[in-house]
Amino acid sequence: MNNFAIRFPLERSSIIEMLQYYNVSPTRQRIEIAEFLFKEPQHLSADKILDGVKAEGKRVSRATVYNTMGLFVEKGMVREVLIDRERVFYDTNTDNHQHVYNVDSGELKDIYDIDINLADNMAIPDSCQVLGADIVIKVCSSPA
Amino acid sequence: MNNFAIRFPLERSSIIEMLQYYNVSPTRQRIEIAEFLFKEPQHLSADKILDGVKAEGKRVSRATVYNTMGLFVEKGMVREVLIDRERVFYDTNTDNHQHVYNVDSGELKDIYDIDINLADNMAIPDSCQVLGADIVIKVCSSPA
DNA sequence: TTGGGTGCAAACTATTTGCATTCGA
DNA sequence: TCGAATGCAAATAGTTTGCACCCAA
Repeated sequence: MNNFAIRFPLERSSIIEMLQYYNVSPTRQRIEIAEFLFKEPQHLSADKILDGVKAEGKRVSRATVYNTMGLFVEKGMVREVLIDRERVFYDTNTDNHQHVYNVDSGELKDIYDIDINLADNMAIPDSCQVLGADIVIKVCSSPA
Repeated sequence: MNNFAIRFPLERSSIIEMLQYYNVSPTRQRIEIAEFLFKEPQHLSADKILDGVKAEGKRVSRATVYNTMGLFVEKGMVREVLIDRERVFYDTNTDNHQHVYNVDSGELKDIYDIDINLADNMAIPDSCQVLGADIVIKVCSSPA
């Protein structure tokens, strides 16, 4: 899947390599946005990205954040995670993993080693290619 | 989970029973919306519901569709399925099942007998209760 | 110089809200 | 009757678009 190995935090030189790897021309704003994103594995909304980049004293517009994130998703640099209607996150971790969402705290955690077993494999005909599976396990804070 | 047994299509008398079962007072609009929804197992957007109910010659406002669907979701009568940012569906099938989404055709299919195996069960502490798991397998039409 | 990238503001889409009106137990 | 539900229109949130400007190859 993702074959550009990331070791967080990514510094500027690696960011530029990464952009080149994904065929994204490394403009100032794209580099600055990517620098902010790839400091650590994280789940961010477009708004948080805009705020974060600006908080670092960088100048970038809302439109550019949306354009850039759209581009990064398309190129496979980040993954889009849908939790509910008004909670769309960009996930800087593109490894094969899934998510646990705590509806009480709003916290989103990664989960690995999840294994799906399809008894009903009629559902996916041979004429189709599986692009991926998105799994969100919703939990609440009160014990079972 | 869902313990009101549905046999599609539901006629008016069963609709009213169902609403009562879920503690939803059966107003004219709610009955009409539910009648439209529970004709068959289906995945509908708010807009399609509004159009559909109106197409049957019933008078209902957009706000009421949103209010009603919000209520139906809260009460567990229907399930919300998120596919992408602008594709939110209401699913009249509340049985335990998951979805296959064809990105080329836009088609959404139910899938049963899916089995998740969590090797990494650290991810869900005992202090949490699992509310459910949403799985969307994305496929495209071109063969693998 | 020239085309891609950016910024701003306006447009747009889906959804929510405020409030007056109407419905229904 | 009287609170709950509804309808309309305006408001809002998140995102996209049109277009002029800018910058780097």
